[in-house]
Amino acid sequence: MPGSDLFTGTLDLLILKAVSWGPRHGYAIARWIRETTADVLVAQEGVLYPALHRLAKRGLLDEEWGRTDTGRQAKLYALTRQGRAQLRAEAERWSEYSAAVTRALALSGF
Amino acid sequence: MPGSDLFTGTLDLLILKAVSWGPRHGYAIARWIRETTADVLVAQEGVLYPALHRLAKRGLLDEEWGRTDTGRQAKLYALTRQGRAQLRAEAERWSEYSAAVTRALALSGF
DNA sequence: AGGTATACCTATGTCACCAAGGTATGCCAG
DNA sequence: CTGGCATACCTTGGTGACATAGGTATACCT
Repeated sequence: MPGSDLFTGTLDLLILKAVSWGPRHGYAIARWIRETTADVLVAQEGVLYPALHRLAKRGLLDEEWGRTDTGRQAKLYALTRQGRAQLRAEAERWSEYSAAVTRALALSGF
Repeated sequence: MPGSDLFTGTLDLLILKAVSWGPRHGYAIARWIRETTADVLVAQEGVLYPALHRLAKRGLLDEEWGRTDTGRQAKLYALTRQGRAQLRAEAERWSEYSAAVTRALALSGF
């Protein structure tokens, strides 16, 4: 089922944004996305972790084992310089893109 | 290459919108999308035609051979009642979705 | 002791997308 | 009248993100 997507492509963007204030681990990134979008967007774990590895492999995130605030082991992801540049570029693209779609949909219609 | 996507999912929506004023053929739909979004979104033909068939198979579009204004043969696509309902629903979802992403990205950031 | 929340992971299947082809018609310029 | 361009349709093959559905382990709280 196509189901509840309409999601594709923005996951990377939101992940990059989530770590733009400092290193975070995957589970916290998922929580951040869910919370800041009021459950409109939910990153399934089966989608999130592969995405993190993908971004790390592309050099946009640094991956490192560490500890959470509560002392649990967790893999921390940090924005690289390249990742920050990518975030800026993709955010810009999102802005153009979403404005274009919204404009098209707003046309006085049917 | 991931290339210039950030597109996925909204194509169906824009197609439905494109025919919301009356029947149109594929080529004209592609032109409409490109023009109303000022080239921000371009529906490749290799993506557009399968999408049209998909929507027709789902009962959201009616497919019928006819003629263009200039007298050329073309396959005309018309919104079904179900298609119109889908358009409303997806437009609503887009609105929520894009607002959520934009809000998240606007957070005072880094 | 058991349940829940945290925290990570992979495997499989589906499906939209991209690139790159191909066919045919009509029009206009040279 | 012929060559090119715009119109108009199509398919095939590969890639890759996503959904689903599992799995492991630790910590905390009751």
